[in-house]
Amino acid sequence: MALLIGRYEYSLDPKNRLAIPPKYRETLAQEKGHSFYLTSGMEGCLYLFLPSQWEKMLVGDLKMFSLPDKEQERAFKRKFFSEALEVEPDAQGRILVPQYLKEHAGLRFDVLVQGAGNRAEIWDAKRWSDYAKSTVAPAYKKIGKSLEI
Amino acid sequence: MALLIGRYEYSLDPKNRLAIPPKYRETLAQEKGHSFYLTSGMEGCLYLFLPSQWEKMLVGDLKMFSLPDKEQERAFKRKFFSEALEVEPDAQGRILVPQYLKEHAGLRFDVLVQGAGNRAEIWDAKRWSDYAKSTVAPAYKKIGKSLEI
DNA sequence: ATCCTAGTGGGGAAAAGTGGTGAAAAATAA
DNA sequence: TTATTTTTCACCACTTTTCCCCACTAGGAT
Repeated sequence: MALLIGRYEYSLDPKNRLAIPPKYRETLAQEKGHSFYLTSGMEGCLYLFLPSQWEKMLVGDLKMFSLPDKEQERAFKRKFFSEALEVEPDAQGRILVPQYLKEHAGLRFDVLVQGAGNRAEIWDAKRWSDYAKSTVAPAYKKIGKSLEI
Repeated sequence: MALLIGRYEYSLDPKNRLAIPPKYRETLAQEKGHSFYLTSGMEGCLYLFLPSQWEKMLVGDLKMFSLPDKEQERAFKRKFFSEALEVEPDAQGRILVPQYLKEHAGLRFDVLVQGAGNRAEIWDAKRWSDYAKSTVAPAYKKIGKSLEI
């Protein structure tokens, strides 16, 4: 199972193009895929999935999205699917970030692309550093008490 | 199974013509279809189905429409089916939205066409943003707490 | 030094989005 | 039925956006 790891810093150019780390593109090529799946993520970042992971989520986890309250289920699915899109890196390895996702993640110039195991995440650099300070660090410390690693 | 995803912004012209995203038309062409099925949807939007999805809904999942109260079920089906129509994109990729559906969805000038998994949905831009604030955001947050993604 | 790769920027052809016109069809009136 | 008006829709035209391709620079490896 392919894992996406590491942190990479890029800049979002005036045409909203964002480089994808060569390592990730290599992984994509290894599973004979041409495009990633990009969508909005929790805590104001973007999720970037490999095709295999995207498929896995749809067939496996999406059943979990089934709720007794069908109105709520529709609401969730609407966001999930409407904000997702297939993105194919150009010859230089860049993808195009649509306006609504750029806004969702508050992307400006400095952007992080970082592995998160079964997916990659795209963060505005400033937003990430704030989040890391305010949330990641405390959580990390606390969870350490109950995790073996 | 073809998925319809992504969000696209278009304008409804004075003749009630609405562009359909090239990606969706491509998907339509791939399944060798010529027209979509358009009908009224829940929460004041319109549903746009690919032929395969329309068929599937009718033959397979007609139980989707099943309600304990059969009188209610009949009422819903009457609206759903009587307001449904086949729409074939013109040479520029636009469909014609009939007046009664335009009213159902409160379509004005700015219109969203967005994927919802097994169908696409057509929303008045303002109506969607209100709905997103009032309903989508809470549902997303709630479900997000129990999902790993 | 030279070669290769990665990252970034930009120009131009092609596609997409939108508006309009006129012929055909449909509806209505005579 | 015929004539007249209205509506529909296929086609043309224009503008904007997208995206494919080329180019430049920097850094690392050979």
